[in-house]
Amino acid sequence: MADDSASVDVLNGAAQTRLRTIIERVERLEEDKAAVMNDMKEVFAEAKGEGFDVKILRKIVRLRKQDRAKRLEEEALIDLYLSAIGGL
Amino acid sequence: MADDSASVDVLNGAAQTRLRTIIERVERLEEDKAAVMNDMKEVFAEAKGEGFDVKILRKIVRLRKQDRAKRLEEEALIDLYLSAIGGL
Amino acid sequence: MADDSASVDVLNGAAQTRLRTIIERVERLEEDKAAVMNDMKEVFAEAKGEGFDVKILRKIVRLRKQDRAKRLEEEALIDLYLSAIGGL
Amino acid sequence: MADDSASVDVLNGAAQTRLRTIIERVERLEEDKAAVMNDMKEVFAEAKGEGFDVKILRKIVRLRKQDRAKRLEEEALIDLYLSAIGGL
DNA sequence: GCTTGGGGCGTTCGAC
DNA sequence: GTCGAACGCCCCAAGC
Repeated sequence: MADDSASVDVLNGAAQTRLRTIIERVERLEEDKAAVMNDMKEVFAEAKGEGFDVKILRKIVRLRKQDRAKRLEEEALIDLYLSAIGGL
Repeated sequence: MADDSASVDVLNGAAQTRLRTIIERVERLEEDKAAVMNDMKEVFAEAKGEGFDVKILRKIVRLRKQDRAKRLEEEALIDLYLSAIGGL
Repeated sequence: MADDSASVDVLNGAAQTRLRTIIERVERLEEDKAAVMNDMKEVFAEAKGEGFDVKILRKIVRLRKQDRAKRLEEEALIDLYLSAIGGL
Repeated sequence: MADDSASVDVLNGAAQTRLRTIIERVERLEEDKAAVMNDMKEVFAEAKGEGFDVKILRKIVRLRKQDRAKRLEEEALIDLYLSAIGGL
């Protein structure tokens, strides 16, 4: 056997390559995500160093997020109303 | 009062500006994070469309992540030992 | 052995009794929950029978819930601000 | 307009009242459900405080539920067979 | 059957 | 360092 994996032949060559590509793309994205989260941590740490209360900052961000979510839902509800009465 | 916020004067102008900047940076980062996570969803959706089992794919990614973490730990331990005996 | 379970002796008599009590309380609560959820289903079914759009009803309920959550968070933020400046 | 809602006239008075009633009933039931779930959380927290493993407790409850479902299915099957042969 | 919402679980982060 | 709370992930069920 040319490969050290016992079950390698379950997928043909093309599928194996495709699988590798998918895994790599996901892992690259996870790196990106980790980097972003790290940046956020740095921003908060910096803010804390300037005397801001991180807990309050987080709450503000959360609150604004809720606002946005609510707005979006309201718009969705309007769309729903419109579709319920047969569109515009 | 030149602002519609009742408690605006608790922070001076510079601090207010700084606060806004911080909030905006965090929110920008949250957007980035959401975008990345969305990309991941798309990759998985695409993979699913090609017949791959998304659950298994996630498991593979997780396992590889653990592997990497383990490798890093081992390397750190090796470095520790090496430094303990005065290097290579 | 006075019991048909092989691992019964892992817990002493008091603990066994306590365990039974806990399980029974949880199961009673699950029944309550199921009953409540069933009632909700009935309300929606009834509403549907009167010509109301259940999907819209659900969205309204969700929206009002978000409203309440947001209000509570805002109050929590105010409390946080107050505590941050040393109370009232 | 006697109401602050712009789209109020889409439903007549009776329907509006009915709608309010429905929403209120649902919201009341959601409160009930939340209360029940909160009670469950308390039971588990209490159990945890006594040294029980909450995850295991949940598993037990789930298993017993499956058991009960299985018993009910079997009984239903027995009834079916019985009715098929004209009762006992 | 596919997608969307809800519940459960593990992880992470901050508080004490 | 332990604790609890918040967040993200995963699974399941229900609706379209």
